[in-house]
Amino acid sequence: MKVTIKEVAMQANVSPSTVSRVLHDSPKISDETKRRVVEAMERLHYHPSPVARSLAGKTTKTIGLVLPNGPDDLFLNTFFIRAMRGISIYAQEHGYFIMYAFSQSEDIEIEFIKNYIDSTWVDGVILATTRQDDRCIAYLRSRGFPFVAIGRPEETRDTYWVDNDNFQAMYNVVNYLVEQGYKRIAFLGGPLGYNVTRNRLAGYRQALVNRGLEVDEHLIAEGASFTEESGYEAMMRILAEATPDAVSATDDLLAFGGLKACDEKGVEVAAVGFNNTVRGAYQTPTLTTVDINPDELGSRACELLIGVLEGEDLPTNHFIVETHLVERDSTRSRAVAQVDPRLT
Amino acid sequence: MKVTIKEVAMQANVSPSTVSRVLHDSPKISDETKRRVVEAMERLHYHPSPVARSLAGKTTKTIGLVLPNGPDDLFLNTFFIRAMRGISIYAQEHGYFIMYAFSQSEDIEIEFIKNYIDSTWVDGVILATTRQDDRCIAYLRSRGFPFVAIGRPEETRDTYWVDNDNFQAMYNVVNYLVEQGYKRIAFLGGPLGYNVTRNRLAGYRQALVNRGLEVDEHLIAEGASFTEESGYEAMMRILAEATPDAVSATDDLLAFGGLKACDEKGVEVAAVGFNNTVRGAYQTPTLTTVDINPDELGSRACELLIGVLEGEDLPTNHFIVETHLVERDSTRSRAVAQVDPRLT
DNA sequence: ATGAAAGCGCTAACAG
DNA sequence: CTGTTAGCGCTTTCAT
Repeated sequence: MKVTIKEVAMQANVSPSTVSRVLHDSPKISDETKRRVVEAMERLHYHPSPVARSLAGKTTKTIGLVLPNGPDDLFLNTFFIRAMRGISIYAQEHGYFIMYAFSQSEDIEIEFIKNYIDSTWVDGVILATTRQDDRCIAYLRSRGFPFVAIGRPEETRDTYWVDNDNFQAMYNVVNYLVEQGYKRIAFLGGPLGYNVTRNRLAGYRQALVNRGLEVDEHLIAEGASFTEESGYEAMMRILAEATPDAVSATDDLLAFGGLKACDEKGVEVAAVGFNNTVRGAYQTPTLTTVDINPDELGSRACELLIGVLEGEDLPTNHFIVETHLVERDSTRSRAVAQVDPRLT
Repeated sequence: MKVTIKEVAMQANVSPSTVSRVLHDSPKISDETKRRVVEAMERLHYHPSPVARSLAGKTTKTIGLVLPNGPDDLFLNTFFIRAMRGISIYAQEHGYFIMYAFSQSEDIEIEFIKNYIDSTWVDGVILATTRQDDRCIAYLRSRGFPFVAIGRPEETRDTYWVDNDNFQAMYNVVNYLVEQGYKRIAFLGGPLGYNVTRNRLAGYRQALVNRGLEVDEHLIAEGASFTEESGYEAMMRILAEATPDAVSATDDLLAFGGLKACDEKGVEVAAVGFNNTVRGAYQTPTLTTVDINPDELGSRACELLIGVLEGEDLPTNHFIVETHLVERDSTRSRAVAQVDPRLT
């Protein structure tokens, strides 16, 4: 049924190893022979078996993708599917296959990884997210297995990762707001325990300073988590002491909560979020947001991993992916911040 | 490095074939021997190599998932990621791996499938969507390769597939609307060329009849595609001849367009869509919709395929997955159908 | 109930 | 430049 390397060899009147050499276009093969072999391969519709190749060659050319499995709202944003697409496209172009697995918990994730590694199915692993104190990363490190993380790990030494430049992204947001004429810009962050929050806060401060604006600590608040409720609470704390005319939030959800708080207090503010959630596009007003470019985060992660696997001399252990601002109504013409009544 | 079947065999003082038998727990193995072998496997942390097993055994225990790659709005709804999760979970539980690939066009999809098959990487394929006149299906059929389609294929003979009961889903929608007190219910469908549209229309008619309501053909319109614009146009045609008090659309997008048309004409209507898009949850008013249960569609597809691969005697060549109605404001208290100004 | 041996399809020294 | 020879780790007759 399946046509093998042997048959090609016979047809071309050479040995299997010669065919193998043609397959990898080894330099030392006469053009004439190569021609004959290629022709035979085509005539027979020959396709090398990756399975056999893997067994003999010690490398499977496939990558394992580990996905978290949170509550459904994890899927409200299109981050994962876009990242998966980015990974897939890059992998295809470079002859790699992708296996994926959703997990239920961090423990199970580690099981998958163990399984991936022990079964020798995959050459390397991509982690779709990075947690605080990430045990998957710790495990992969301990096994010395090639991997790359989407998101900046706490310890970046000897680790490959991709992420956005969070400092710069927030810097740009604040800059943009200042240009729109806003002067009292609040910062609504997630927990400061996260690098991402701290980096964005730093970007916020720097932008104000560079613009010659004062940094008012009363305009800065930390949310307990990346939720709408946290955004609401944090904004309420700000409003108790100050009156912003704009708010830069580190997540769309925080922005929604913040807008709600402002609405209740009758304070008009412009708002910018992060992550380009679908909801932000249909909320009233539509929310200006920072798109973190998940496709490229995915393809870069893949690029890095494949580079490692192919033993290339990588100039870097990480990639910084550009973000871009999606301008919408929440920062235009100082629209009144109306929130959906449903949320009240 | 990697511990193989041989070492286990030595440790247990048996031959490799015996170890292999224990692995598949063959009946004719003495308990004593089995015990020794299992013990040795554990002591050595033995993990069989799926690659070697595949080469020897002719089966890879992996499934190829083919995903379309439309414009970004394809990802507005969470259908694919949810289906992928369903597939992944089921596959894991049954010892299968999943490979996936996004394609750019139908041509390329076929290339992937060819690649999957010829390379003998996968035992079977799942198609994440079904098109009219689907060439992937035609190709897979022609090759006689095991596959299952998510969505009902035009020709169901000798084909495995999973889908919702579209007749029943729409039947239930209309029933629900009647119970809410609506009497002049419009049907806003996608192209009638699709089975899904025809089936839903049939469910619509039947429900009206069973409720003793008249079917007014003026209340039925076919959209040119599954877009907001089509919904708008189709609704305008209806409004030219009739005045509905509710609209049942075969997709959230059609519903959005229909609501916009009604709004312009000053006609108040209740509305129900399909597919539970994220946008529907935040639109004003929030949209009642039918959730088609993508997770189960995925896991059932996987179940069917694995059944086929394992040579089970399947009682059926398809599964019908239940839908459920997500009640929201658009069908409550006859709320005024306000559309986002952004859409005008 | 268990072992020996052949082979799955390909790669990789090692010869020439 | 090209052929020969061993495997890679496992399954699977065929014996015993």
